[in-house]
Amino acid sequence: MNIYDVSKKAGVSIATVSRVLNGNNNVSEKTRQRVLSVMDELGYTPNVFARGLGLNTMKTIGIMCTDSSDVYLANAVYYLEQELRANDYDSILCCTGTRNSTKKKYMELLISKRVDGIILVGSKFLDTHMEENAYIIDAAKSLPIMLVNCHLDGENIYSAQCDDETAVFSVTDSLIKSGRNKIVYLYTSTSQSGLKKLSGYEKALDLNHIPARTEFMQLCHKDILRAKEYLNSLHARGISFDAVVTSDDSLAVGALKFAYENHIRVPDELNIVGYNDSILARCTEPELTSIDSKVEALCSTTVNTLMGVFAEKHVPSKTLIQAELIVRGTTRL
Amino acid sequence: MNIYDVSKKAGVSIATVSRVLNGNNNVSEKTRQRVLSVMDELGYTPNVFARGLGLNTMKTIGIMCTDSSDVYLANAVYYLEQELRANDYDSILCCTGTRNSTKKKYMELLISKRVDGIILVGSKFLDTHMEENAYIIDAAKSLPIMLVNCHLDGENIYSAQCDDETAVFSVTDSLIKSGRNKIVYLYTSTSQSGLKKLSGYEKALDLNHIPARTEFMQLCHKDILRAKEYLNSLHARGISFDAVVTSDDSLAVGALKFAYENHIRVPDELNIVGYNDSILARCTEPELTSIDSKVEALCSTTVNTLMGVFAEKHVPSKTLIQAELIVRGTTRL
DNA sequence: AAAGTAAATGTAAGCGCTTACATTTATTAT
DNA sequence: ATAATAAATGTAAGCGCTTACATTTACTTT
Repeated sequence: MNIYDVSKKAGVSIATVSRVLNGNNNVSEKTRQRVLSVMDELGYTPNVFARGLGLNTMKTIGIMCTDSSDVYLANAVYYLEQELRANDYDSILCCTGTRNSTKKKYMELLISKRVDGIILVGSKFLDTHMEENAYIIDAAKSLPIMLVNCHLDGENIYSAQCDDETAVFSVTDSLIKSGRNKIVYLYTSTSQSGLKKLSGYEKALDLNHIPARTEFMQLCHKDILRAKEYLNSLHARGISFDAVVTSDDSLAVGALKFAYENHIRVPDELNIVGYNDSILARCTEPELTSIDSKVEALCSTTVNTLMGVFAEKHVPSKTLIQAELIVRGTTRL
Repeated sequence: MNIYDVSKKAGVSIATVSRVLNGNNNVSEKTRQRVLSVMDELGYTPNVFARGLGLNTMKTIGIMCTDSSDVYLANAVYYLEQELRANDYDSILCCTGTRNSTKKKYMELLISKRVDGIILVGSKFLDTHMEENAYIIDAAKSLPIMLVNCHLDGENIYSAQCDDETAVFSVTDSLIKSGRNKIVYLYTSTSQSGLKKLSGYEKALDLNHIPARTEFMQLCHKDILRAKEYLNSLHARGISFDAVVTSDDSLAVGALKFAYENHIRVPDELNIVGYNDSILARCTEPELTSIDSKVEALCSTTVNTLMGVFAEKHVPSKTLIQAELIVRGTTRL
């Protein structure tokens, strides 16, 4: 069944049917109603391919993330999908892993699929070597690119980020103000946002005239055990600390396990702060104080920006959203 | 740039270019190479719409789940996407929520998008009222439907499930054999698989001549606090129990929180078993004994089955995969 | 070398839509 | 009532592919 069947049954030309389909208002209300009811009667749905051929749009957005099974990214993918669908857009999900060549391949794949825009979720999409990011700038020549949680300057490239630097700065500063001065910072990545967070930590120390110690700033796999092990190694070397700030809840869980193993009381002897306020934060005992990085707001901004671009409105190329500290049982601030 | 540009530059007809594109072997090797190199040179990628119009396939699978931010479903979506891509298929993700009318709407949307098949992930897609499942049977008339973690008999409907009944039976039986006889079972849903799990619990009691107590079989929201509260209410009523088996890790976390609050030692006084072996199981102290429901195997079976259907091979309409008990600190078996 | 067959290539007709442009019909101004 | 204008509808030419069928070229067989 196709547009001809509908046009025949409604006694109009296919052009009129097409106009009804596309909400063109050069159709009399009477005709529109008749066509609509015929479509309904016939159970007609337009063929997306034929439509795409004419319109050259699929009403589909490509979503790329390194790994959608990651708790944080899974949430982001969920919210993005919801927002997109509310705007009548579909999404195609691509989990790229961390290899740059694979990211590039998927990017090309999405472009060849004629998606209308691409959302890159997560800070892992930006390399510190600019030439590795060329494929993004390249892609932006053919469609709008939205970056979630990282930023890259360029024509047709937009970003929405959480103000990670301020978030880590604030919580570190609060810890210091409430008496802590040996604060460990564990972070999972040296990505743009990873470094921002680190810089927030350093600025807070700086402001309070506390010297930064290299053994207190540790890069660590996003893994409960790795975090625990690192803290164990500090402890074994007789290096004491009174707070652990992390760039991900999983590391904070590891810190809590360290405390448990070594009979260190939380929060009396050790304060712990997570990041992202994921479900993990509510699993532990005591529950984690964590920085809510506002995924939902980030995702809705992301989609709104993209819709703005499609509507050829003026949209900000960079949005910064403030995080919120959720205080639970692992801190005494 | 289109197929004409390629054909012109390669000095062949568009039919030959199309043949190269589709791996048709009525093309001489020399010509194929020439065409291929021209494509490469021009950076040509075929237009998916035009292609779809002719082939009437998109090499795309629709994935429907109630909520991809759920830890378990997020994992499933991830593995499915990986497997599909390995088979050169894209996926369109739809998070439907739990309302039946919405599920139906998304199903129709996917069909109108001309996807080649639809995967329904999670037991929430089957209603106990058969007439509510009519839309699935209906959809199966136009494309193959794969159910992950539920089963429905019907033409063009296939399923892959974890053997939940056996899994819960085994662990309950083990708990009894190692001395527990007041075992609470908390479950999140009365879906097909939810009831299977419950039945596994009941069978284990039955086999060991332990009478089933209604207050020990409790339906409970998939929520840490709800599980804790229910156990608290039992405890307050002076009803004692020595083990809690659950249908989801989050409930087990709740059980652990209950024990903590009431100074009940785990596993000495109370054994706790989770389900799905998610990241949550490794966050708590002690860590959760949990049933690994084998998402990855389930997802690869799912995609393989679908590919078998497309290749018109004979495939089993129902696959059952055995779970595995991962023993950690919350049990003494 | 001619005839017969197989392999390689080309021609052209769709696939189901959108839309510029042409035509008809309805509305308004004179 | 008529001309001028606006609104509604129709006609037909694409969009970029696939593929049945026709044709040409290359290889066998006798």
